[in-house]
Amino acid sequence: MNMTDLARTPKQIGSLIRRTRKNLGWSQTQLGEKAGLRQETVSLIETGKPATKLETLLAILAALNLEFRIARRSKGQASDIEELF
Amino acid sequence: MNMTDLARTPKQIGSLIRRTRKNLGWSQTQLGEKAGLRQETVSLIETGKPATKLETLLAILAALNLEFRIARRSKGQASDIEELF
DNA sequence: TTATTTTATGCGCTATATCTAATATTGACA
DNA sequence: TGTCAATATTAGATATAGCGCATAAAATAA
Repeated sequence: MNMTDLARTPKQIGSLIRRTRKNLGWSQTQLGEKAGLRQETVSLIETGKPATKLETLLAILAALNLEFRIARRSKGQASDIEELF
Repeated sequence: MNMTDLARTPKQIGSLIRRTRKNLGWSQTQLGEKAGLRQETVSLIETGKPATKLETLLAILAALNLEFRIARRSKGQASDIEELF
C-alpha cells in the first residue's frame, strides 16, 4: 500500500482491508480472531458494507496494524500540502 | 489541521470533526443539514461515540470536505515512510 | 475430478444507531 | 445579569449490525 491510502467509500475501505489481509497471508477467520469478530463479519466489511460500526472497523484496522487518518478532500495527492482552513 | 491528522480512536475522530466544523463557523445543526443528519447525531459523534455507523461518519466527513486515509500504524509521523508489506 | 480450505449467505436473536420530537443544559454576548 | 443560540440529553419507534449456528458457493490444492 501507499504511504497513506485514500479510502473514500466503504468499498474502497473494504478492498484495502482485503488487500492488506492477503498480503499478510491471513484468512478472514484468522483476521476475525485477532479482531474479535466473526469470519462472516470480516467478509461483509471487505465487501464494502456501508453501515459497519466504527468500532468494528477500528478493530480490524488495529489487527492489521493500520490506522485512520483524516485529511482534507483532494482530487490528487498534491493538495494534501495546502492549508485551506 | 495537519496534512493528515491521526485519528486512532472515536474520541480523536470526534474532536477533529468538531475542530473542523468550528473552523468553518458551522453549528452542529448546519453540519447536520449538509450531511443529512440531525443535530443530536452530530453531537454524539463529536463526543466520540464508538458505535457510529461508517456511512454516518463518511457523510459528516464529506460535508466537511474531509476524507479518510488508512495508513500503517506508527508511533510518529516518521514510519509513514517505511514500506513494511 | 475430488477433497479441502476459504468466502459468502441464510435465519433468529439481542443490542443499539439514528430517527422524530421535546427539553434540559451550556455557552456566548449584550 | 438576562436573553438567545448552541449543544447535550431524554423517550419512544424503526432499522439494522453483529452474534451463534448452519450451509452454500467459490477458490485452491491434490
